[in-house]
Amino acid sequence: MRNNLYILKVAIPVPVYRLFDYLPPLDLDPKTLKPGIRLTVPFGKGQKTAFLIGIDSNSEILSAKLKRIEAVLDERPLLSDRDLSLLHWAARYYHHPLGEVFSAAFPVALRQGKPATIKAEKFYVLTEKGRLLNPEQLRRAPKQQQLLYQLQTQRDAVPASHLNAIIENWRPAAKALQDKQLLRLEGVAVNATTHLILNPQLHPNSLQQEAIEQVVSALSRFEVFLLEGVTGSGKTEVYMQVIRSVLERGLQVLVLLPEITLTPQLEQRFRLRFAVPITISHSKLTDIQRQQAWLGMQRGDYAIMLGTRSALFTPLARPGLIILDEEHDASFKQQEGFRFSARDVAVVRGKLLNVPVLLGTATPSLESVYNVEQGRYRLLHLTERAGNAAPPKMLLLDIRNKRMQEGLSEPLIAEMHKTLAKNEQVLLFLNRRGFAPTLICHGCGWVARCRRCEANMVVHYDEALLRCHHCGSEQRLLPQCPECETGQLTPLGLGTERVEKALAQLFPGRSVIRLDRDTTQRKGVLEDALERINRGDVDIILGTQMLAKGHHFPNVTLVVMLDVDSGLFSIDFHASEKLAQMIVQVSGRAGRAEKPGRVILQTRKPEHPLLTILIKDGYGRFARSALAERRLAELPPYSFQALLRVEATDSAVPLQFFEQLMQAVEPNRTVRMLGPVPAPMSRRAGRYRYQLLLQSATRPELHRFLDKLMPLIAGLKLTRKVRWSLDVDPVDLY
DNA sequence: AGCACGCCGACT
DNA sequence: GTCGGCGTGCTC
Repeated sequence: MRNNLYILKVAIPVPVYRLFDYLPPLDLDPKTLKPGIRLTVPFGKGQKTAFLIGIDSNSEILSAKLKRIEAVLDERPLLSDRDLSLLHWAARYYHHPLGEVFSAAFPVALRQGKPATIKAEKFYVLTEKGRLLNPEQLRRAPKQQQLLYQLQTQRDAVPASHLNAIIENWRPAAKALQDKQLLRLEGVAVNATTHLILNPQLHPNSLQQEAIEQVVSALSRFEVFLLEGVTGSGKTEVYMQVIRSVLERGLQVLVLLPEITLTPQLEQRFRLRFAVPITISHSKLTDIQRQQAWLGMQRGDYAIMLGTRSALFTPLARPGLIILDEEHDASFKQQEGFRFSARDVAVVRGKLLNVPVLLGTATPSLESVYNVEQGRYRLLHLTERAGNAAPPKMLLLDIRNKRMQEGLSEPLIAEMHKTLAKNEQVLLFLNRRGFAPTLICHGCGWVARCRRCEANMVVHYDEALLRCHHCGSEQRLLPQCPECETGQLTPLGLGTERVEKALAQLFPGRSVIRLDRDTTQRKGVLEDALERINRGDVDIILGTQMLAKGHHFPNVTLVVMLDVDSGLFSIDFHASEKLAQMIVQVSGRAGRAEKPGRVILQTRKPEHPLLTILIKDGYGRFARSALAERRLAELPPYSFQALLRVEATDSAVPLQFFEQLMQAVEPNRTVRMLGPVPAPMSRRAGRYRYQLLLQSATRPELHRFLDKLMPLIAGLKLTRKVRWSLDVDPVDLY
């Protein structure tokens, strides 16, 4: 130990809960090194990209062991002090190593130590000649005509990324226009503030107006708004008009969406509305594209970013607003590694940045409803559907003792015929892909099981194989039973593939399209399908939960949920909330136009309170009654949970691990320990899984307990032999 | 997480 | 006699 030294405290992306000490580089004044900058450090055998956390005058480490920083990668930190404290908070809250939390905040390219430089984007601008040319004169070159027309609507130079988003394969046309001296390249960014609005805003109804005004009046401070509005109530228009006010103040907007498939639609709408630089960030982009988007926001080149969960930490040069759309969606919770909730972290980030956070959804999470009740969030309720569209009518169809054909009851089939006869579309929802979830031998009762999981193999007839939906392992579909070798193998239960085949029989001459993970694997398939549906080339749409998100089907007037019951009896207390959200979200796909929509739910439990409350009184009442149940059962949000998951290939090891841990743990009256118990799926991909649920009446008590628990876990020998994870505020208890 | 060190079994 | 199995410990 020595004093009067500069010791750099550094976070490294390794699963270790402490910082590492290094000596500063010789050629730089250590005082100029600011927390948050990236460094290259020697670590073990190799080197790693690390993050400077602070500078201290002493070290616990013997000075002989201290190594020197290899390189300083950033002159100044890429994250603001507030964002740095957000990362510190998140590491503490989720009990995750700081280096890995930092790593998650940066795009891959910067994590790898690439320089934080921006490629100048190419901008296109019309020449004098180009601006004056009548697009009609290019009638024989439609692409060029379209490009010219688009550029004429813009007053400034337009970046290539904008053209990428609005015109397919525009580059040859741009080349042609350049050759004709109608267009030239420019290296300068547009001036984002000269004009903002390209296309006129819609006229908001009074509720939208009220919502817009409330958020706009809070634009210079932190407040959380829950914008609750059914499909078609015009949430997006509220977003856009609020965004306009943010842009007018010269500030930036971060918009988070649950899924990649939803970004192109919204991006299009934003680009048609706003004449400002917009960028996107999601996992389908290349590392370089994401780095450019991230740095572009950091420098303030872009005014709006649309992105998925991982975009949450994108630095903002001029933070103005955070929007999180479909806030109830479970994909905002990261399910591995650093298991953060983008919704909850967004709220904390808004608080630190002193900007409002706007959460939008038709089906608020119970946590958000609770936060409204507690006065923490302000509710903005859009109850009217814009354009006077009638809300869909929901109907429970009791299928007990009804004749069924492959999951379709006779009354349902009759309703479908009626709808189709009117030249309207039917949407069938079944959240199970494959042909059948079980294959059983009619002779001896043998069932096809996964060798590596505690689960049955799912029959996929199209590909003639059995597949495990939990680990992905596959087997050829056998002609006869491997056990008795005589029995006939019978598929049991219902999947989308089976229903698709039944529909072909029941509705000959009608075109059926199936949309699930199996049919939409290839790129562009989903987009093509959606286009065919909206053109009216499809009569019956059948699919899994990918149908529940975002897409509008204006000509669908009948929505059917084939099997509602499988969601009614789950051991996970979140299941009823998720089912209710699913029902409402799927219902929202119908009746968008003037034609009223209907929703039929097939059930054998028509008296189940979840269904009756939801259908009779709507989602709001359901949410309140579900919250009342949570309160009685002392479940979140009335208590606080963390889930410790442990898995190992050796079946005895997880329990031994827990045994040792429980011996080391000091008993604590304020934190209940439920378990350890086998996980609901007790074996997965060859690993035996156990879990311990921790629950407390207050968050500080839970966190104090976890603070003590983590070093105990790190200290156990058996920790090396297991895979373990801690999930704070788990949403999926599997 | 990687990676090296180290102490016991089946091979040229 | 060695190659390599993975149990254990460390990384500043």
